[in-house]
Amino acid sequence: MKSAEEEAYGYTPNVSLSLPLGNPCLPSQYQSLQSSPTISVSEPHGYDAQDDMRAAGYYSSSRPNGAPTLESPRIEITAYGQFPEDEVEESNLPVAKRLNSIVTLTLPSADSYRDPSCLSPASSISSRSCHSDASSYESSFSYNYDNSPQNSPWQSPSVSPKGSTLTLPGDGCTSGGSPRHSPSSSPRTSVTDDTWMGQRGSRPNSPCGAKRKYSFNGSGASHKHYPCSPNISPGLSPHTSPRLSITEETWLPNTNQYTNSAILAAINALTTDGVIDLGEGIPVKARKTSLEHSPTVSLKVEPGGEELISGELCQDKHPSNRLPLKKEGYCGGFLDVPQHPYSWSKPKQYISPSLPALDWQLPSSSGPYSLQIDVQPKSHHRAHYETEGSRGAVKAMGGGHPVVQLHGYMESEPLTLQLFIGTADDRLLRPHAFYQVHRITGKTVSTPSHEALHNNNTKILEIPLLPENNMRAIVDCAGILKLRNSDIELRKGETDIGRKNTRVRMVFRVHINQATGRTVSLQVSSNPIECSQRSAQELPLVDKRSLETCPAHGGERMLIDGHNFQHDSKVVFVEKAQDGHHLWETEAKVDRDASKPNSLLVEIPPYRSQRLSTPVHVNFYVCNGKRKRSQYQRFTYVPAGAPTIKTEPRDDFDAPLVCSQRGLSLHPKPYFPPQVMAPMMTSDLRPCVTSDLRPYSLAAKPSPLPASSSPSTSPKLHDLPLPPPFSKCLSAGPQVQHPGQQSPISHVSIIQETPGRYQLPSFYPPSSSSSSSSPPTSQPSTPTDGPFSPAVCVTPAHPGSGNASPGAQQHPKVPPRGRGSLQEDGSPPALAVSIKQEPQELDQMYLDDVNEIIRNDLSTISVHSHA
DNA sequence: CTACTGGAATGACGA
DNA sequence: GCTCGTCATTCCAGT
Repeated sequence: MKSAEEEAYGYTPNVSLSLPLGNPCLPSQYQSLQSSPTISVSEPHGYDAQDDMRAAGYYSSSRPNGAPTLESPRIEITAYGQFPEDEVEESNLPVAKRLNSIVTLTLPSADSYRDPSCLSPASSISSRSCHSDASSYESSFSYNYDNSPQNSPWQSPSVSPKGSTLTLPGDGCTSGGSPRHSPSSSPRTSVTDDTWMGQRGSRPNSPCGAKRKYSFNGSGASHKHYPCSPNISPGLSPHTSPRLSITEETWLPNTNQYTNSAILAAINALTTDGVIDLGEGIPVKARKTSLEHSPTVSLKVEPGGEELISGELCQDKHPSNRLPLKKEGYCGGFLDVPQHPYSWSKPKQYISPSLPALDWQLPSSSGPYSLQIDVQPKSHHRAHYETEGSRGAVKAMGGGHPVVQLHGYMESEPLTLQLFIGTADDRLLRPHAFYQVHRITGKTVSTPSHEALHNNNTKILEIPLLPENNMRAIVDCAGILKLRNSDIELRKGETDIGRKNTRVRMVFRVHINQATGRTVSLQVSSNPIECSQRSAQELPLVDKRSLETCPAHGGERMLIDGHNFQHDSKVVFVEKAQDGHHLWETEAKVDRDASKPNSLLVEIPPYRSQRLSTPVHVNFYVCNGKRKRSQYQRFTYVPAGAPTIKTEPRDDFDAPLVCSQRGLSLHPKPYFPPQVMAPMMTSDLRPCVTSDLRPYSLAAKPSPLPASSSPSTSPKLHDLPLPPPFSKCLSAGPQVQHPGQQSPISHVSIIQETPGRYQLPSFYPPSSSSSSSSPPTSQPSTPTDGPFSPAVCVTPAHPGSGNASPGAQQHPKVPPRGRGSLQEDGSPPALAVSIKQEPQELDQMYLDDVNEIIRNDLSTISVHSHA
């Protein structure tokens, strides 16, 4: 442990850095921290300053501040309980300690959380294999509070898989989730866990219990083995992992880099941990060690490996070592080791320390740099379960593979392209809880890569972006792993619902360290990808539409591009109240002659009221049958003289992205903007735009939840006059927000949950701001560039501090169940409350149900929060 | 033999 | 309580 602690300390510093960033920017690991946001929690004060700083830090890795901040941050982190082990300890330990522990923990635990299970398996392999991390994780894992208990069940499963593998597969059922958990759980608290498991297990969760109970009983076949958890598989995975092996480290980090020397130094000092980076990009190694061990990191290496550094590798590689290390303190061992190897690569990367959290919305371009997806992935890709073999890499429409290129980068330093699987719903883009990127290896794979775990649950695939390749990467090494809904839903902080939440987006990030010491982080997300077996074949999918807005009288024609459209596909416009009630629904006229399997030409129906003083957000969806609806697509009716916004055609996806953030939504660009903005925006924010935005958002949004799926509208906004978009939005956002309305999305994003998923929240003060705004909205509109860019990242910080508004986001989700996790943060549950998101697509009915659930949960949650 | 796949069986759920 | 449709997850088998 000490080692760990030490690391922690060391990290701490880093942390600090990260923290700042963290919020927004922090890397996953930090995420937790971030999320924790610490910021918010512990030191709000710091916050402010920090926030800013963070923001700054964000950019620049360097932020000195870190240290001071750290402290608080730490705490926060702890809170989340990223680290399992720590957690355990934590319980006992005073805050301070926790922090430390936290630090240590970080990595692993967090991951474990979801990942564990999830990842684990999938990644597991890698991760697991790689390190015993898993184990470590496990131990670490648990989140503090909640998680532990809750998680444990899962976790165990999950976790176990990862690390556990090592640990115990055997436990198997008995423990309950034990296996996985075991580690985690045990550590955690032990206490709870057990309980938990049992309880929770109740259902579903997963693995164990979840569906196939029988398994337990014995009947269930497959499960059996794994008793509890599916996770078990984890165990399996571990094996798999082998691939991972070691390597990862190697190259990773390298790229990044540089960051401030200072930072580096700090980092080094810290150790690797890299804490920071871990999250994002980083070099695995460093992280690994530490991270991995702890946090994030674990990774698989790739084949490519050359990169690896021997040193690192060594450490990593040796399984034995690793394992041991991990648990104990990863830290210790790793830290030490790491250095060298890491040094080069990692260090730099670490720099990045402050990388923005994965749920932060980042612009796709900034200044001369522009991250673009030259070749989009196919709209359907059947994800594989842990229990299955890989289903291959995500392919491009044309048969090749997605291609991502960083334009405008003239340096000779290679960079690391990070890839993770994000959500494709209306809400802000964030790591998908039920899907993880899966590293594909083999002869057919030409692109080296390695996996890393962020924070807790999100696996990140790091791919080198080399100048010699024109900073272009062919992503043929990324598959998608599906985690069991039951495993994920049990997580303590998880608020999302897995059922029907089968759409994802590939999210690419690159962190460019500049001479100034700043790090520019860019992000771009792909078009939505349907990952289910069935839906891929039947559900209509809307990729984009030619219009974002239309005067209330309708009549304009909109071309909808997508997939699985049929001759009898219907396009239905609906408006729902915040409470989910249908206010209006009408079917648009579809020009059958002009419609094709991948496009529909429809005439916008007149809005129910021709007298609009402000834009009204509604949604539309394509329907192939009763249960075959596309996700909701946001659409905005504007007062009659208002200009119609056209969506950007393809680019939407690409370019516009700037904000990528938009990410949320499926549709790429358009919608999301707001969301994106939100976080970031906050920072800058100018009020201006916001107002505009709001209208949209507000109007439309019915309920926080699902509300409308598509954010698209927002994007449009961009088109509109929004000048300063984002920033404005943010500021405005808060204010603006209308009470209910805001787009759910934004809210959502904000919310953070437990695990850190939603980091942003951290910034925002939960309660206070919460109501406020949803800055985001505005953002969306803006594209990446301008406002954002790096800055964007930075922004967050501010926002956080100030605006808390983001809080607005908070409500977005209400966690259905008990996600009480939110509370973990300590922040007021209320805000925190996260709601599970619903997949946009869900049928309304489904949504309605969900809403109901959420309401219930919320009420419950508050309670939980205490706990 | 492994990695992919496509297809489909099995169960759980909810209506 | 039963049936049916949907989904999620696991299996199988072919390439």
